[in-house]
Amino acid sequence: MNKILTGDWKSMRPYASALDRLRNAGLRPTRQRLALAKLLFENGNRHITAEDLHSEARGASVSLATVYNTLHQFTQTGLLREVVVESGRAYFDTNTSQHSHFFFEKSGRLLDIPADAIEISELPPAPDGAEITGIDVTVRIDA
Amino acid sequence: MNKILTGDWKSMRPYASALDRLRNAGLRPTRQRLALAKLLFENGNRHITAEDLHSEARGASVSLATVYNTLHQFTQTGLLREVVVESGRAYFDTNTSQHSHFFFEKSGRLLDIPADAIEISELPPAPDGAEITGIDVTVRIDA
DNA sequence: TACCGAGTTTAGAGTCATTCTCAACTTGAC
DNA sequence: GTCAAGTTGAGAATGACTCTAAACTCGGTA
Repeated sequence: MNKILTGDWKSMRPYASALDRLRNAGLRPTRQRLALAKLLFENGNRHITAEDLHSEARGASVSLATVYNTLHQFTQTGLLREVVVESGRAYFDTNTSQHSHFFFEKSGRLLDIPADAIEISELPPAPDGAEITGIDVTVRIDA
Repeated sequence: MNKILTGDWKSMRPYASALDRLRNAGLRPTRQRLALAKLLFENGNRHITAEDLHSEARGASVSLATVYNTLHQFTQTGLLREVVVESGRAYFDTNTSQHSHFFFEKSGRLLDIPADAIEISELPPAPDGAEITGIDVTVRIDA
């Protein structure tokens, strides 16, 4: 059985995968966006800051402004999720499904906690019928 | 029965209350720290930023640097709790007990959710036996 | 294949919250 | 009152973004 039928086709066309993500998000696949998408999505789930992504993208020479623009576009189109755990530094998570995080305060590292490992019950209703746009659970760790 | 026996003594001595908090925290009760403690603790539970506290303290002429120093000292000694909901802006909460927050994304306002209104079960153990220093639950609201 | 206009990128300046520096100023103890 | 240790604050510095506007792609069209 070939890789397409087994659903393993993504491993065959890493480039097309990034391309497809951009197309599906309605973003023009520029050299810079493709380079960043590959760094972000072809290395498993990642939690990364703009500065760190910028230095990983040195080889592709993408400006810091573009890294910021791109991270925000990816977030708006649902390709990424922004995680706020430290005032003064934004993390972007390639895992956009509902889940929580361990945050290692000393090293600044984030680790996913699968959604089914934490159970939240009895969420009170949002005030004034406003809409809940997200629930963030962060477990802070002294390490 | 007098106010001291009913536990209502705090309402009698608002100044001493701030003084006592500082003493218990091992902080020298300077004019600036007393002024800030009064603003923070004698108006019910508050969620406030450094800038906002600074402008409230105009009358007492406390420098912004001192506001920041004091907020951090109060946080370190357990008088305050820092709440991180927006990268680029830190909130300080006078309610240091375990509880969660609604965060109104448009107005930037925080609202307490009592601890017993959200139930978290099945918390996975911290990796490597590290210590959990806090669990933050933020419910984001589109308002 | 050349052209065009909308969408993108970028260097560098600007902003904003926060931290740093260090000299001057309290505070509490003796 | 004296003094050492702790505290304050003006202004400079920092770091993480955001803005600006000019140059550069991209994809569609002729």
